[in-house]
Amino acid sequence: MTRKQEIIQVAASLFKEKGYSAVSMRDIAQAMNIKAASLYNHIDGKQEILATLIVEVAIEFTQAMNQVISERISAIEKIEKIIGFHIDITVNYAENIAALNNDWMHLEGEERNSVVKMREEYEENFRSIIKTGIKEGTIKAHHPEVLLFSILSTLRTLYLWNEKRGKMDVNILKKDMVTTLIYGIV
Amino acid sequence: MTRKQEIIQVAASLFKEKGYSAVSMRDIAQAMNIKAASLYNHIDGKQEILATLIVEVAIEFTQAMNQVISERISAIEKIEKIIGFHIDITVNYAENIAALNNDWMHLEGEERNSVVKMREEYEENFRSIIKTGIKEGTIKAHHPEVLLFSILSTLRTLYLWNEKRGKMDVNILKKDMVTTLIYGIV
DNA sequence: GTCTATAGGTAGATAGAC
DNA sequence: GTCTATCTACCTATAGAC
Repeated sequence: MTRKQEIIQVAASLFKEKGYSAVSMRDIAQAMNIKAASLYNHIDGKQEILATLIVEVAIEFTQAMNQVISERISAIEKIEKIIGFHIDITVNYAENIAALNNDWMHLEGEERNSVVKMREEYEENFRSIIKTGIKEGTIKAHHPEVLLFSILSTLRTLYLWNEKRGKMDVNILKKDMVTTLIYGIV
Repeated sequence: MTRKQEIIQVAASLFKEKGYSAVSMRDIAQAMNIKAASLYNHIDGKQEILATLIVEVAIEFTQAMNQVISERISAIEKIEKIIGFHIDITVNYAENIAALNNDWMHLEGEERNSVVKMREEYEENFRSIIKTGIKEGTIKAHHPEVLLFSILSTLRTLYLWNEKRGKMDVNILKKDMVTTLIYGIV
């Protein structure tokens, strides 16, 4: 773990807790027991930390989604796989996801455009899967947007739940999440 | 609409867009075409705006939940009612909900304790309803926490979806949301 | 109800010593 | 790799005139 990576990790934890704008370079430095000026020997600035965190996890989601849509499986199976990789990525990138969800609007320049575009393409891929399922007759013919929103909002906020999960096994969680989101609660 | 209410409304819109910490009193004043100092003739400070927004909607949710748990209906019917009032409150208090979800940690003093307590009691009431449904056999015997999390995370982020909803009738949305969350998508 | 002026503090970031 | 010192800009909030 390089010093730069340490800084980013400490910053990510603080960003998750209070949000990007409420965390100062002095806060990050204090959490590492150094002075704020020392941070600049390793990073260009606060903005670089945010961009690193968000772009990293946005690429993870994009790649996982591209993998799923390339497979020759049913729409329902694709959604099951999406739920699965959301849980996997959440376990490994909880702080990055917090930044992606809550602080993407504080990204500047080309990185912001890039992340917004990845997000839109991600949603469009998900929407296509749902529409395919409805056409096939395997998914109930609701408004696709209601389904998309409902599933995605649960998956995107999984990171908030990562502590309570605690002792719960990831594979059991995946099974339960699939049952709940796809087959309902009754 | 008093001048104070105007300020709170304008601030709420900016808070929703960028978050409490990223919005300055100068931003709020500029959006009203006045100077920042003029705001203080109507409000005590930035913190009062946040507290007003969050406490107002937290009380709305608490009262709606108390109404539901007092009714002599089944667990499933109670959850249907909860989905309903979340949609109603979201339509009328989208900006307040954004602040409650994303900026509650920036509340200071007794108001923060109060809001956290209301949130915990709300979740506990919801959890009890789910457990009752499982005991009655009307709800599948998952881990109650997975159900609670899944439904609540969708309902809490409804405010993000309030624009796309657009032309969609509220009652149709309620019916679709109930079907999706309770009866699944297959 | 709004203004100008300003106080007192904190922000991100840089220069240069060690 | 970290420090002290510092710059410039912005922050919340107040005082007092109109």
